[in-house]
Amino acid sequence: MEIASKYDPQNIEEKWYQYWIEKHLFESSPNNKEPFTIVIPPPNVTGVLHMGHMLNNTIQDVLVRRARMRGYNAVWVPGTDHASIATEAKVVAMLKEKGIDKRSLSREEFLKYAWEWKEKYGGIILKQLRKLGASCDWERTKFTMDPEMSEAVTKVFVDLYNKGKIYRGVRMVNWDPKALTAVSDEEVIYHEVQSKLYYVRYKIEGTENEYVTIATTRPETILGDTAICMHPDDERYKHLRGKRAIVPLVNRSIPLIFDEYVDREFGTGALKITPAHDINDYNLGIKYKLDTINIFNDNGTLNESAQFLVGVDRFEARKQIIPLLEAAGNMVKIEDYTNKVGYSERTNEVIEPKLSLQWFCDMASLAKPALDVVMDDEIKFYPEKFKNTYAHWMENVKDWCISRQLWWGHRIPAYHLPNREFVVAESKEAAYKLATEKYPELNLTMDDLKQDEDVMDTWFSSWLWPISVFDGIRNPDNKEVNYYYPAAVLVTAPDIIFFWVARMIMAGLEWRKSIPFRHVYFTGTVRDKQGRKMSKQLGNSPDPIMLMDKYGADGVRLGMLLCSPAGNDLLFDESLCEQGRNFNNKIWNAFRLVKGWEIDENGAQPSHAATAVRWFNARLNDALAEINDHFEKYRLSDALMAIYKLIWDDFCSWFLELVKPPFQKPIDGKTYSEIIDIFEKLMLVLHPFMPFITEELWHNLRERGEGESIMTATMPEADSRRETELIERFANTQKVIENIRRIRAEKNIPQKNAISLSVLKSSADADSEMDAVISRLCNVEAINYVNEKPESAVSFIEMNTEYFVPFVQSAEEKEKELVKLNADLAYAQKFLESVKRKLANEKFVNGAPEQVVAIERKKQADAEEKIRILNEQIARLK
RNA sequence: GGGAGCUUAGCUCAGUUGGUUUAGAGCAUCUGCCUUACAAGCAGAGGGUCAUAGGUUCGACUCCUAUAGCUCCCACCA
Repeated sequence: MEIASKYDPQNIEEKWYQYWIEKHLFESSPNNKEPFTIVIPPPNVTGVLHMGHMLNNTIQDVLVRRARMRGYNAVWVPGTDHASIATEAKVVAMLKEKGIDKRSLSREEFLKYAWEWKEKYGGIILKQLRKLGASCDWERTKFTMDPEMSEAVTKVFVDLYNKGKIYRGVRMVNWDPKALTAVSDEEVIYHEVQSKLYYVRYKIEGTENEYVTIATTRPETILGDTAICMHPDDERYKHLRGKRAIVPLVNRSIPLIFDEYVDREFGTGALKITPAHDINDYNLGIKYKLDTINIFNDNGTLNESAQFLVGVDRFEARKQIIPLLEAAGNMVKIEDYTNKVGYSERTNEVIEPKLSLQWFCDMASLAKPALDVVMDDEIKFYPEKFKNTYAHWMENVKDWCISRQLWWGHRIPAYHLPNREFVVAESKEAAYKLATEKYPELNLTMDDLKQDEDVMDTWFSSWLWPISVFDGIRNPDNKEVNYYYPAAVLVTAPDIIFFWVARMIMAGLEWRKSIPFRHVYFTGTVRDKQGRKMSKQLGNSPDPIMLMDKYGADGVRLGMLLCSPAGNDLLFDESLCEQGRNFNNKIWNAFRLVKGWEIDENGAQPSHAATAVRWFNARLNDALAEINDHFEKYRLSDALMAIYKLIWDDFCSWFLELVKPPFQKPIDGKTYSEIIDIFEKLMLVLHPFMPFITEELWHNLRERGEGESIMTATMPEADSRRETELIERFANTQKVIENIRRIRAEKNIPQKNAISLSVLKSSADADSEMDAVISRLCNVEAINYVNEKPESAVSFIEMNTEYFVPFVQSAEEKEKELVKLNADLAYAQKFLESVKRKLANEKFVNGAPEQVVAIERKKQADAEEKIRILNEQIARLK
């Protein structure tokens, strides 16, 4: 059989994914096994796969595949999120390109376009996940705006409203003038920006030439000023009490007020108050019953109330008002200034504080139990440090603005009545019933009920995800939700800990009276090599699909996981995928080697091969325990590295080299079948990380039945019995072999030239088992146990035993060797001194545990022995 | 302004309750090899005053304090 020397992932990966789908291997339904549930953090329905998804979903796939192989009934529920703002923005942009203005459309018309768009582009990301190898149960794919999912959202809204936890009111909210909607506090991102601080003077009413000067970063809002505020104890302004000032340009008379809120140190100590456009000013406005003048339109342009610059955008107005103020003699000076400005997470537009009528969800009562379950470790966070972040937010949680002035999303189930009242119900019919009962005097018809125009924040559906994907809101006692809920683990990014994680916990406790998942694994942020976040603007994000085409999905998965310690950011570099691809190739070639052998069923097993098998199985057992430990702590990259080294070093470099039959000779049947067993186990252990190549080789190692898959094979588990002694003996042998190889390299003794090895040691202490290993790997024809040091030989020390390789050294070589030996001697002596010092210290000998002292004494004896041998070696060379 | 975390080899990171650690791994680097599984490879080698300064201790990469630098989160100083 001719097998290519380079592994080609393309066809193999496609073939097996197809196979898994056809054989329904990803699918799960409740049975008597223990469930292991993961629900995907639903990506935006119109999104495309980026590196963050790659990391996140690779991790989920590793966890779910491993659980499946360990006998759990594992399910990974996929789906997408309707992503209200983002999707609506995309649809608006798409319409604009077609020359259609959203405002010219009715709600129904717009939604028709939006759904068309969703059908066309939605779910691309789910297809991309298949390329990655994601073992999602696609039959369960959910979308947050599926009819059943939407019903659940409505139900929950009504429930909360009836419990008094949802209310409607006029509040200062974060307004996105681009998306034309309110957004929640969590959706505002603050950036530091270079701006200006403008000092503007306002004339004191009734004086000729008396002014008060304020400092502001937003001079355009002067047009909406309704007061000026100073600190009550500020000596500079005491004389102004009870007076009024004139707003520049608009010549409005406004009161001077005094409040401790003002920082006397900042600017001039006088603050202009614009209650309609600043949250602090708004609060002062309430306190002092000030007028509120809204000077902005919803899109951020100035309106009639501003009187000046009407129709001009707020930033343009900021520029244009300067000459006006200068001309009026009110501009005092302009300074450079750095301040923080809030931007909308979705549109990157500067947020405008705006007073508006919105729906809010009262969070305090939901937060308390959700805080407790995390603090008590009923839900465990990995890494744990996020508990702090979580606690801080939960303890200071504010009410959640849940209404959005958008069309794409779940419409608020409130129905307004002609009498300006409203009712909240799950359907228009139910609302009608409720309304007629409540207001029989109105003689309502269905047409009198007008549903609220707003939709809900996207997260108001996402927070139900772990429940609603199993229909647990509408049918709280159904078989599925009872079986799969709660999820075993949630894998997500820390930046949505408040948006999503916290709220899912609240929702789980509120509607199912239990936690939604037991563990939360927070991944890091994927950054580029310079540590910058990957972003479209920077263009530093590689396209995952191209990476997978180039290196194979297995290769990219490995590349991602090699650099992803839990919770730490990972600096991604394409070379890591190369490492992954190389690993594929290494495994592939190991397989080629094994498959290339001729088998002699009756051949006797050589002793070195028997040793190799015994040793490798012991090593594998150790590794399994280590891997298990890493998994329990969610240290996936450590687990992967353990497997990587097990395969590359222990299996390929040591084991296979040792069992390899002589050139063109057959291998004995016993060893061969043991090798296949081991190879198979390695594929099983690696499978969660590299699903494709492991499936391919698993099928090639043995005949498999129809429909069989490594996916459903049983993961090898560690045996509690450890063969420490064998592993140690082998490790010492490895060191001896490395020494011989070093000497061969240094002295240019080719591998094909057989050598003999002398050991200064009684033959009674010989380890013939390991001697066979040395002979095999180093081409040693004879190992002699001697009492006398041989002449003309190069020596080395291992475990305080001296070994000799016959070799006539030149004077120059001897000189070099001497230098090295002297360096070793100096090191050993220094080491001995430090150990002796320690042992001479009475406090140490008395204070330290007996065991520790014993170790030190052993160190001393070993060091002394080593020095003795080194001295002998040096004497001999001289 | 408040809080959390980080700082160990050129890079990315391990280092579990202080004591088999004058510190490990992977990658990268250097040297020698196209040795018929693999040059996407093999064999070998070099490389670190564990951020800095103190302290606790018989003993500190590990505990404490301060300092510096970095990262993240939170917060209404115009």
